[in-house]
Amino acid sequence: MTDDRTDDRTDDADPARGVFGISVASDLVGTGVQNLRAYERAGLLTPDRTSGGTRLYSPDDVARLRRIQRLLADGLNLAGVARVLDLEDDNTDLREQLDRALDAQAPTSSS
DNA sequence: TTTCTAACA
DNA sequence: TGTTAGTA
Repeated sequence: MTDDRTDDRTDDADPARGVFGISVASDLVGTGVQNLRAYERAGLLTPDRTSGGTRLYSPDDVARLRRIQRLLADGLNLAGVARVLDLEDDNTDLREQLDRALDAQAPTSSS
């Protein structure tokens, strides 16, 4: 029913391109807007910015914010969270390359 | 909406 | 140290 993607919907659902206001993002994660700014200041995430300087959080950023709160609740500080997020990000990229390399090496039964 | 400062746990 | 509150 809502599968009408043949309309004039040029922009596809890009999880990293969605735009949420800081108030919406803060509400989604269950925190205040000031906290989101503190996280950005700590380098935990970098939301996109509009021409007016308004922060635009994407669904991917919101998911990361939830991971941030998860790590904070685990006892980590902003510096520790930044470190974990950075490592996880690199790990995801490395795993993707590894999976691609393995698939290219053995697409079917190996020799 | 943004930024800053102040105070609290 | 991190969060909340109020303000311009």
